[in-house]
Amino acid sequence: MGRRKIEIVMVTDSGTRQVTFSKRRTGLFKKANELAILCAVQIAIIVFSPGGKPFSFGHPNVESVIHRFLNQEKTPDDGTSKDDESRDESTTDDNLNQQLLDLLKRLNAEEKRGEMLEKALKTKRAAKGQPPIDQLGLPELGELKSSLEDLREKLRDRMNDIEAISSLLLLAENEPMM
Amino acid sequence: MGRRKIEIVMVTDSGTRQVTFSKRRTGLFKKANELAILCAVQIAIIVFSPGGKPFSFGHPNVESVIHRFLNQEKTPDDGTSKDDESRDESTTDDNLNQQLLDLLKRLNAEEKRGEMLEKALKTKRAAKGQPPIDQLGLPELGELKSSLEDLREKLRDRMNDIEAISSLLLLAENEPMM
DNA sequence: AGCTATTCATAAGT
DNA sequence: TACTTATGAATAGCT
Repeated sequence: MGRRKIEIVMVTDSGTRQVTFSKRRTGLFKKANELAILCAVQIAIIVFSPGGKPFSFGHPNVESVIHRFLNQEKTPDDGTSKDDESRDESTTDDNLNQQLLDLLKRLNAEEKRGEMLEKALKTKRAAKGQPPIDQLGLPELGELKSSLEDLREKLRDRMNDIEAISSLLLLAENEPMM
Repeated sequence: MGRRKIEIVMVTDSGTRQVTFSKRRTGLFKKANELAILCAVQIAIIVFSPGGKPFSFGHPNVESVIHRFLNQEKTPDDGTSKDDESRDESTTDDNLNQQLLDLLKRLNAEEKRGEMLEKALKTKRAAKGQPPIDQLGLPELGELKSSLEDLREKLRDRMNDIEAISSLLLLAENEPMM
């Protein structure tokens, strides 16, 4: 769909990832809006940006759709989200294996991020080296702030990975597969 | 996108509408899945078919995303308090110094947490030690999962601290104080 | 933020 | 109902 085909794997460059997120989120919401109008249906989408900021789309609005969804879950007579093939992709044994293999790659990538995190911490410690904080000048404070923001961003990335991995493992537990 | 362009208005024919719904729902979920993977983000979609049947997609799963969304709504936390002089009281030099000193304590506490994080990582690495993931048994996967959840919890704590610290530093930057 | 070259999604058709 | 294909859309890489 773009100048070249891309693999569906996490975009490593943080900047590119942010751009991709913005573009695709816009496209996704547009599609959702079209679906809602074309088929006269209710729909809600919630997505957290790489930075952890929530974005949502709802027709007619997010809350009503969520509530309708949550309320009916209490009535076990209809297999809510496990109908047709809507979730095959995420619950097939073969697919699970593939995802778990993918998990390994992620863990390795995570380790590297961990090292970067360490470096950021070192920088922070260095900046902190100068005794009392009230001795620090504006420049130093600025640096400290930058390194902290960098650190925070990395932590967010790692959290996302970890959450994804945890859920995969949760899936693995529920799904025998061996 | 099809043989011909269509207006985005409700499809009148019930049969065609149902077909359109199925096709577009599939496409939408596919896009959502790609977005989740490409950008390592959490996302949830809920949509009711023309027949009132619920369909959903979630990464890592619908429930967790909905809950994260609902919980944070209580705390909008939008840093949009940019009143220039309305905050004189909280930005006096003395006050700032006090807050920055406080910051130091937090940084120290953070380092300790960082060490715990390292230990958690070690545990994870150990669990990961055994080669291919598809060789792991359910018990091992369970352990891996536990250590990851532990790690994630620690990361959350650290992120909270870091965010608090960053905002303090931001304050320091805006207020010359020297 | 805009701009294309490309790939992708899908409205009709079968 | 599912598969095929001609076309309209979405978007990856650049600037």
